Amino acid sequence: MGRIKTIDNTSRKDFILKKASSLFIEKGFKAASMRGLAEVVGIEAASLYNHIKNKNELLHEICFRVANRFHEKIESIEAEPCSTLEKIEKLLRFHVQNMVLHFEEVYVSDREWKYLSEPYLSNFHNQRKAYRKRFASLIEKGILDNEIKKMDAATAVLIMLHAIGGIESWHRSKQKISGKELEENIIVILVGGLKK
Amino acid sequence: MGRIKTIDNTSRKDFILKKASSLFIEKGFKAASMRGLAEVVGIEAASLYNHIKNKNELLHEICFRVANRFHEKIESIEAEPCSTLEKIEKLLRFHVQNMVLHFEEVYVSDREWKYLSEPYLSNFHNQRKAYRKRFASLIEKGILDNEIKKMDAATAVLIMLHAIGGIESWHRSKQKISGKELEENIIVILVGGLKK
DNA sequence: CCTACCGATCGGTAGG
DNA sequence: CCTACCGATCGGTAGG
Repeated sequence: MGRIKTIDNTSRKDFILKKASSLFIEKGFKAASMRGLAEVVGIEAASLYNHIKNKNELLHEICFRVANRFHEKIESIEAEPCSTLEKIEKLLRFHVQNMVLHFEEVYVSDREWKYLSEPYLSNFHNQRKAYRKRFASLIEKGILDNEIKKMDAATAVLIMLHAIGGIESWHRSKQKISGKELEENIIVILVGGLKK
Repeated sequence: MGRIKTIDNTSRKDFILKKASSLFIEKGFKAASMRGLAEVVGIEAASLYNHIKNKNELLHEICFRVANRFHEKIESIEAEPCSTLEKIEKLLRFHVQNMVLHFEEVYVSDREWKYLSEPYLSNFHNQRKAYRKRFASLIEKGILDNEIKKMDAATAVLIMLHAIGGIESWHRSKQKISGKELEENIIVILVGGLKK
């Protein structure tokens, strides 16, 4: 009693999740060990289990944090009073900023979600499919409104989302251009490619 | 002596490599086990080592097969007598076709190369960097020639290469559109995004 | 939060 | 190509 560190469990768990994200990027989920995580956290492996149930929980906490942000954003953008092309541009800008700001968890959720255990795996998969469908609907609407070239909407969504995933390499490199410049470049290429 | 299967070692090894690619996609390199590979190949785990030195060899054979194809292609395209934008379009079409035709090894080399062991890891990393630099030079030339909008060439390369990586999802899905249609859609969006 | 430990599984080898 | 086996490492638990 009367310990100096009155750090609440939430922040301790957040700290562990942050370290877990870095480790999962570096090694991959399967290759990352709980002993390795314990080491960077600064405790023994067994002690991790006072903060989390198991290794899988680390992954699904990371993945659903990201998935929920995506869901909320597309919901709010759909409701905005602007042209379809503008909505798509806003969504793309959100994706870029999200990648720049929350790089580690976004990257993990993108690359490692297949290691999610059930029922989280199915759940995540469904959320992902639903998100892409809503994104594709925006593009289809843009084509009907004559704002966007005729193209396969599903393919366009794949291209855009994966293109943004490429920011990973930018993030790793010496970062010659700023986040804002990066965003503008991506918008020029991707929105330029859509526009009629 | 006089055995029925006179199958040479090369084709046997190729068969193992093919099964390994599928397994690495499904489980990831680290999570895929040699026992699991042996099972799909139809032999005991220990017998695999008559065809390969170790698990790492499987990965670097896959990765360098892909890397070499890329290298040869960009070399031959650079020498062609056409406009820079046409060269880029040809390169993009090659990437799409490559992904459609050799999906499994391209996907593995894209996602799992970080598990390569030295000296293969450094070697692969260097080849990858060199390839992107040559691709970026094409884009820079296109900007100077006034065929391409002003943009950061390195960013454009990242976007394009990752966008094409998105074909993965197309490959997994029910493949509603054909490979050719896919190619045309990608060219419309990406080349459309570059063009001035 | 730690020490001590468990059963399972891994990549790989010996020897035939 | 197989049987038999090795040391190492894994995720996780008991008990304090």
